[in-house]
Amino acid sequence: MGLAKTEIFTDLQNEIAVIAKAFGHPARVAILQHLFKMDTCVCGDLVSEIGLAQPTISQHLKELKLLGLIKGNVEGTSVCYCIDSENWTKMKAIISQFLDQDLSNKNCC
Amino acid sequence: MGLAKTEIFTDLQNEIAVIAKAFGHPARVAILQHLFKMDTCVCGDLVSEIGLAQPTISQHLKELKLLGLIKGNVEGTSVCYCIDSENWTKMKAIISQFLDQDLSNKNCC
DNA sequence: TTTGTTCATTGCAATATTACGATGAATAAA
DNA sequence: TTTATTCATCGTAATATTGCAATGAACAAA
Repeated sequence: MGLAKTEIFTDLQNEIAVIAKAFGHPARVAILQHLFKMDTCVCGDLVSEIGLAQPTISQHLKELKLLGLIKGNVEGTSVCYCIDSENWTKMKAIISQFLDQDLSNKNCC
Repeated sequence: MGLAKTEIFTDLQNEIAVIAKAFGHPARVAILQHLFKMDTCVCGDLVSEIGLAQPTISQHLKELKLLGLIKGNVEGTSVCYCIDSENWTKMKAIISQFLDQDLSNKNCC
């Protein structure tokens, strides 16, 4: 039905899924990488940097902002985006904990 | 259009997105967590463990298997799934590298 | 062989996602 | 004020995802 049955999963499982979903599109990965690469914040360079239309980039930025991974500040007519380092660190911890599960003698079958 | 323009992104960006997408559903997160928790492999316990119908679980397992995150071995009428530790390590490295980007003085705006 | 068990596959309905043109809001420059 | 620039939002088309009932395939037990 296109909609996940979130109510049957734990908060952590849902949280991991929501964060991972944000990374689940190459455009959002590219946006985040670019924001990391630039020492200072970037604005609509993202549109020319990545080859997608402006509304499309704007939509991806909105999702990342909604999740809290990035922040956006208005500067005149342009908007400056940057990584929200505090939230990034939190999310990284959640994902890392999931990825770092013990792999000892897990090569069964 | 519901379809990502993968051709305009780098291989790494697409790879990160594909892996993250696999983690982007709580059912798949739950499946992986369960496979990690069990010392030995699990089979269709996943269906009763997670509250989804058998075809739905089977479909999620298929995606995880296709990506290489898990392996499935037939044992009589049942199928035993487990983490593919080698591939898990590889994917973990790719995601970790993405998550570990430098955050120094990235609190602009 | 027949029956039951386990799992995969198919087909479908409901919803989500992606992408973009058109448009609007806000500000800066002329 | 007029015009240009930058970005967000709306509306919509195309496609993807999620979930399950129905069914099929493979095997084990009787």
